[in-house]
Amino acid sequence: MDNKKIEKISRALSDANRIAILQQFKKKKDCLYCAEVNDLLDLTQPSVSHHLKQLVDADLLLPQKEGRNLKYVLNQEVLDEYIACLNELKN
Amino acid sequence: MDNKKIEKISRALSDANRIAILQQFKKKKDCLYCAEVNDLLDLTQPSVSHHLKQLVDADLLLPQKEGRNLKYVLNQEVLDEYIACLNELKN
DNA sequence: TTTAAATATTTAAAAGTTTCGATATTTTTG
DNA sequence: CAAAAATATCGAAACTTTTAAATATTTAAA
Repeated sequence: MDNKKIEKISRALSDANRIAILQQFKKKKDCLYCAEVNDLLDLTQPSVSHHLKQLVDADLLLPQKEGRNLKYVLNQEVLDEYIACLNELKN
Repeated sequence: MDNKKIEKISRALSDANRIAILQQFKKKKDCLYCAEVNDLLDLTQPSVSHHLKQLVDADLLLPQKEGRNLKYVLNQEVLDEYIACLNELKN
């Protein structure tokens, strides 16, 4: 993972709303629907769409279209890679 | 570690210059001097000072005054706590 | 004790981010 | 196929971040 990617993921993680989205996966297990995120956050739909886009663009979320709904899955591999880079900073 | 702190650390990590600073610890072992960071980055001194401040404010770097020089040490504990929070997001 | 060196602060401009209202697109249902 | 539902995009305002020039502060050395 190069520095541009580390930067992008860090930026995606640097917002309270986006952290809340990611934490919601703990509760919802497996996947989270776009509509659920709209309910979760105290923001308008376009704002939520923007935040989800940041997370998808950083590859932290994998979107899956289901008819007119959109389902997200947490990308554990990318999260693990990111964590590995942070661990690399040590010692 | 609360979400405000996760947000702050993430933001501190979301910049190429600050990532470069942190990575420099791998090479310089133990500690890094402010003056070394000024040499490392292609920025003016006030800009470097600003970036170091972000890292210190996020508790990722611990500053230690040595006469008129300033030495930084990587705060491994905070980095570990942050990594633990990211691991929490999984499963 | 003046001067020089290292770092910090202030100010302001430029660039980037967040938010929302309005509107567009896509897909399903009647 | 028209209407509704879900999500995305656009445009603009508000806010934040990054940067540098100028200046201030602190400490060491001459």
